[in-house]
Amino acid sequence: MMNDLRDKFPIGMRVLAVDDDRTCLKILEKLLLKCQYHVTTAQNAITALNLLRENKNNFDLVISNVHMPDMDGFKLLELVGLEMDLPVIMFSANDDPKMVLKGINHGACDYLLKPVILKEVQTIWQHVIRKKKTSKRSNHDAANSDSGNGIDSAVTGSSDQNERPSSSRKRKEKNEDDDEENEVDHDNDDPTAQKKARVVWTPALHRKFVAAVNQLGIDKAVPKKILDLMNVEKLTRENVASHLQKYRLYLKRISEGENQQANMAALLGSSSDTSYSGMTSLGGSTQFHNNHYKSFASNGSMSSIFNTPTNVNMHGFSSSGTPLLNHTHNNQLKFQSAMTRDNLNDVLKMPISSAGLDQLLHSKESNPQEKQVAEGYKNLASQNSQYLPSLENRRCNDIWSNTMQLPGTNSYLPREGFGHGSASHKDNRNAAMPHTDPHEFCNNVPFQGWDNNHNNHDASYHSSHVVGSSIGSMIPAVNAVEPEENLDYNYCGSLQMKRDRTTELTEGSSFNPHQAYMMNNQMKFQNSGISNNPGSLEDAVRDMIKQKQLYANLSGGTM
DNA sequence: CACCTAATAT
DNA sequence: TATATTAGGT
Repeated sequence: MMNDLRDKFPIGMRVLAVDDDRTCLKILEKLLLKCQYHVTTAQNAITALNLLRENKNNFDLVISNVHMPDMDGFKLLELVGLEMDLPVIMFSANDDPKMVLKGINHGACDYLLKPVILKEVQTIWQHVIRKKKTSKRSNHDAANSDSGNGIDSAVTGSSDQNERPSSSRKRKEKNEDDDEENEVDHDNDDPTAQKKARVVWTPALHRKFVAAVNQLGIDKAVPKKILDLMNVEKLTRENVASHLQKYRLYLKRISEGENQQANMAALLGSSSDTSYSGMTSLGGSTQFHNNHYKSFASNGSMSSIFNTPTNVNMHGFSSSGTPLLNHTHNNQLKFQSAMTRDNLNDVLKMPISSAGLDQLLHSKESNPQEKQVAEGYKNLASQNSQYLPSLENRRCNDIWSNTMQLPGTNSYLPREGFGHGSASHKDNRNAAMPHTDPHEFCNNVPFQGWDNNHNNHDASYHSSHVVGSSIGSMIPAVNAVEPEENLDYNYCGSLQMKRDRTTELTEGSSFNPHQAYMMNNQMKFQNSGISNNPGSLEDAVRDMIKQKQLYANLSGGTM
């Protein structure tokens, strides 16, 4: 049967249409059916995601509306891009070029405006072919095998950056024509004048980067290794170094200064923020008391304390036992040459990093209070697992991937195991830790987040960054990319791919860079203000989450 | 060398 | 602005 379908290709192409608007969905479905595609519809993104996750090979193409109550179409797009390598077409009445661009930057292969007409859907199958072509180079081993091409390269460049896969796929190679020749500039022009394309760190690329960093462990993440893990063609060590530099800066920023109160303040919105300006970077001072928590909790705004998992993985590692992770992918880089520009701005909102309390818990003896708080978060997290990234799943894949990866094993990784990465900081073994298992939260942090100066007043941001207190830094933060702030995260959590582990691979490293970073670097917070009692926080957060959930259900379900 | 950080250039 | 490049140090 598969063959039959294949033969008549466009016919029978399995399309998943997602739109919360029944009418639109109906119309779209009709058109799709007219084209003889095999259509499946979903009225909300979550349902769609679940359908997709159930069997990654059940669909050939996804058409998703952009604005949906439960999850933004871009988010869905992003998730789909990471978890399965399916072409996604955005579908919206909004013809704002920015939106279109955003779609493209998030990986959409097309953007259809409503109302759609038959002619448009008649040719969408081309995207399936195209995707296959780029992301696949031969091989088609049944199941997955998605090459996770989260990163489509798009070399937007003057004279096309080439893109011929011919010969080696070395990554660097650019330039080098120089022969010797005298020096002295004259650099310019030589026939093959290709300006050195600049790498555009798209969200997808950044994700990859972060995944690599996570796998290595922040302390072992050096340009060269990262580069190897990423395995993106044409990316150079320098590119990575530069990006890493920036990334570290970002981590530092959030882990040290700013975090704490700043975050709190942000979360609190108006309330007292004054306090935070004074905090000193390191532990010492910071104080933040429970009431803070309470207060902001009450206002319900901290949706993202636990960030969202979103990203997660890209393709499998050792597919065939090779130790090295990825290979595959068609990663090509996207270079900037002209048009791209502001898009990044909004797209790259966040660093995808993961944060785990585990580290804290496991690592040396951090001060008890911190642990307590951390635990509180953990508990909270587990209690509300539906909204949070499921801890178990995302556990350290990296670890497994590197070492051996046995699926089922997670139960407890040897603490040492952790060490694998960052946690190398000795210790752990003292067991001081409550041995909760090493779950962790994975979150995304704004990529572009790195700049955000604390001033994002922007609603969607607030929550980003870490949540307060010295340990705050360990709490993942998230934030949305979209302006309208949806509750995506929560969803992400719920959707979480549980079923197949392939999905979780990468990203979920067990330790998040942040902490690791800070731990390594300096911090050891001795801080104290935290008076324990994470409980209150917990409650507050729980409430908040409930609210969100409620809202989500309402809007999602009813509509 | 590979790396880091900071400064500076594009 | 984001990324690249360079400088100077480990």
